[in-house]
Formats: sequence, C-alpha cells, structure tokens
Amino acid sequence: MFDFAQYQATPYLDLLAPESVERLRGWGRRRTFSDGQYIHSRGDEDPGLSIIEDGAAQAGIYSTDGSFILTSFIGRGHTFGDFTVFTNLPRTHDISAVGATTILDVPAHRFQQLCDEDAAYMQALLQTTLMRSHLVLEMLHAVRSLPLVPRVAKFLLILSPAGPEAPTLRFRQSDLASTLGVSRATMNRALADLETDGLIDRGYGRVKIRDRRALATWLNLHSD
Amino acid sequence: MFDFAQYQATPYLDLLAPESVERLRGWGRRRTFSDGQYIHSRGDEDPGLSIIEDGAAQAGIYSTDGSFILTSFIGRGHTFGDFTVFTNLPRTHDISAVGATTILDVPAHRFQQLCDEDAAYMQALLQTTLMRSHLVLEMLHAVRSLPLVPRVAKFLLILSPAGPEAPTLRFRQSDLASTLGVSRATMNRALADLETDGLIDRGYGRVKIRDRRALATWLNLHSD
DNA sequence: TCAAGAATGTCAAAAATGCGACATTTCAAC
DNA sequence: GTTGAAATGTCGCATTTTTGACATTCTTGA
Repeated sequence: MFDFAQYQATPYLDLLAPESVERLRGWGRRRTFSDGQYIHSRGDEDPGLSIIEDGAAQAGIYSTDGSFILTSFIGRGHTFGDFTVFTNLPRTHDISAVGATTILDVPAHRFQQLCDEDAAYMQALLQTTLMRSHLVLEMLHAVRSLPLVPRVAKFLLILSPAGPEAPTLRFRQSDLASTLGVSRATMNRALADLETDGLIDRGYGRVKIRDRRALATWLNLHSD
Repeated sequence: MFDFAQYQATPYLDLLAPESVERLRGWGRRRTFSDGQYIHSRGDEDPGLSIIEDGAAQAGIYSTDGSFILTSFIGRGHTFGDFTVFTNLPRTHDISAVGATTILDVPAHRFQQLCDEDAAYMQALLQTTLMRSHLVLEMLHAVRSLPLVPRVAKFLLILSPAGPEAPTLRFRQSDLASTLGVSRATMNRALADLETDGLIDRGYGRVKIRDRRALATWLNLHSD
C-alpha cells in the first residue's frame, strides 16, 4: 500500500489558512531568480525565513572538488532558512533556483513578530519541520541499511516533487551519485537496473519516474 | 575551534522557564524504566510527547536480522515522540532506556492544550527539532562524503552524551557498525585506527572517548 | 570459581565499488 | 546546420569492504 505522506511533506503554505498566507505575503520581500541562480550560500548570516511562491529550489553542499551533494528538493509552498530564525546557526546549505523561481523573504525579527501575534505560523512550521526531519531520518536509514538499487529508488521517491504522477527529476547522474555517496559509474548501473525493470527512464540530465506508485511498491518488495 | 553546539542540541527542558517546566510536570505521567527496557516500539500509535527527566534513552530501528541501527542518543531533558503529536505518523523508532530512567509522558491532546495556552512550549520544541534536524543532516552528510575513519569519529561525537568530558559509549562494535552501515570487521579496523591515534579506547561493549575536544580537532583536520 | 555465552581481534577469499579512461550521445550556442 | 561542450554508457584494473571463519578475551550467573 502506497502511503503518499511517507515520502512527502506538506508544504508550509498549505498548512496555513488563506488569510494567514495573505498576511504573510504582506510582510515579506519578493525576489525572483532564474534557473540555477544562487539564492543563499552555506555560511551566510542573514537570518530569515524564505518561502517558495513559485518554482523550486535545491539545497545541498558543494564539496571542495566542485561536486554538489544534494540534500533536498524544495518545491512550491515549502520553506528554507528556518534554522536561522530559531537557532543561532548560520545557513548550512547552498541553495539555488530550479527553473524560474519566486521567493518570499521574511526577515527573522518580522517572522518572530508574526508568530507572537498568531501561533498558527509557528505550529505550521513545526509540522513541516517534523515531517522533513522524518524524511531525513528515512534517508539516513536508507543510506545505512539498503542495498544499492533500493537505496537509489528510495532517494528518487524522496527527492521527486509531489505533484505530477510521472515526475521528471532534472538531475545529472553525477549529482545524484554524490547525493547518495556513490560513484557516477555505480549510479549509472543502478539506474540501468531500475530502467530494465520498467520503473524509470534515463535521459540527458534527467531521470523520469514512470509511476511513483509502482516504484514505491517495488521498493517495499526489495527492502528489509 | 571546537564548537560545542555543533554536535549537541540544547535539551527541551533547558529552553523552558523553570515555572513552565514545573507546570509541564504537573500535566504528565511519570514512568520509570530499568536499563535496556523498552519504552516504545516502532509502529506504536499512542500519540504523546515524552521527556527524559532522568537517565537516558536510545532511539533506533531493529533490523530483521536482529541488529540495532542506532539513530540517536537521547539524554536528560530531551524529548521524543514529537512526531506523533503534530503529524499523523506512527512512532518511527524503537526506544529503550539506557540505565535507570524516568520518563514524563504527556498525552498529545494535553500537550497541544498547553501549547495553546503558552506558545513557549511550542517555540522550545521547534528550536530543539530544528537543531536535531541539523544534526541528522550532518550525519547524512558524513555518511555520504567522509572517508571511513573520520566518518566513525563524527558519529562518535554526535552520539556521545553531552555531559562528561570523557564520555563512555556503551555500544557494541556490531551495533556501531550497523549504525554506520558498515561491517563489524570494518568498524573494528576504524576504531583500532582511532585508538592508535590516542583518541579513543576500545572496551568490551563500550567505546571511551578520551577527549571530545581532541577528537573534534582531529576530525576537522581529516575532513574536507 | 568456573563454565558458557557474548563480544572482540584477525585473517583470507570473494564481492562490490571506486577510479581513470575513452567512445558515444545529447544539447546548446553560433 | 555545425561545432564544441557536457553528459552518458561502459570497460578493465586497483582498492575497499564484506563474508565467513576461528581464536581470544571478557563478563556473568550458576
């Protein structure tokens, strides 16, 4: 049985009442980015909550050798930078736009003020944070306990956007590889296996999941 | 430079005002456990927040082959079960006591009521959740990008309790091994390396960190 | 105190993965 | 279109890790 929530968190904006969303919009600054453009760098110290109004972003860390270790794909309605508002940590990830993207930036002090006035803002944030935390734990568990091919399958499920039935991930195999901590050759073999089983299609700079449901079912059969 | 916060989250109880802690105590049920006793099992559905008043616990997942994949060490003042209160997820980890342990259980509806009355309860929870989330991301990053020995070192730092300067981890090498997703033989070699460098001592069913600071310094030199 | 169980230390063979290389395919800029 | 850069597909070979085995050490309970 395919539990949708198991692999996706509910977007922050979807957890707020429409009027709360409107209010939030009034308090933030809107910025637009083009595909691949940097939004934040690891180590930046400008605390604030960012919300994706349109488009998408990816969070990860650039290694010294230039490769990018992807941690999460952030879709419309989701947030990032939450760390910086409620802890003293600097930004922990590099974030760049995927496709044309509009971001709503709410400075830390303003967001805290909003939370004071209406606890719903904080509760919603807590909910998404807990769900994302759960997903990261799942990723961690996958990395440590699943054999290569199921591990790749699980990551594809977690990293793929929620919406479409047959999502296309616009990732290079080399980036996917460092995301899972394996070499490109190994990733290629694993993707080839999944393609042979009719679960995905490999393309130039992208991977297409033919059917989320089928992939999830296959994963259940091949894990544990 | 050894950043203590980098490897430890602040306990929930430490983020609350003393009177808030008192109030919370009045709302929960106190239970005691002896060393190794089960507190919760993965899959349980009895939503509620648990707080460690005394002692400690460890969270992880038992594999089908009986080995235990440790995810986190939960010390005094920390919480678990937060998922179950604010999302519909069942418990995701097996939790057992480490040493004699006292737990304060607050049922989900009561805790939510508390949050409604005083947002501080939620804000503190958000803070610890964000910090723990950060730690899990660090673990994930370590698993994927660090060579064996630094990887082991980083996990030892994250899993060790905050308090003592020379903490002793009461873990078998086989459990540590599955926690990092390597074989026992490999774990043994890695620990031997660290022991040769004078950073830890291997014992029967335990690993002693001679000096957290020194280990952290060594890790900085050997990562990236 | 002693025996049995449990955990560690270690080894050689087998398996998996990484590394470097190179041909091929695809895309995008001109 | 053409061309060059970028990404994929694949191949040995080197390296690391796993596996299974066995001896040794430690702990605990009879």
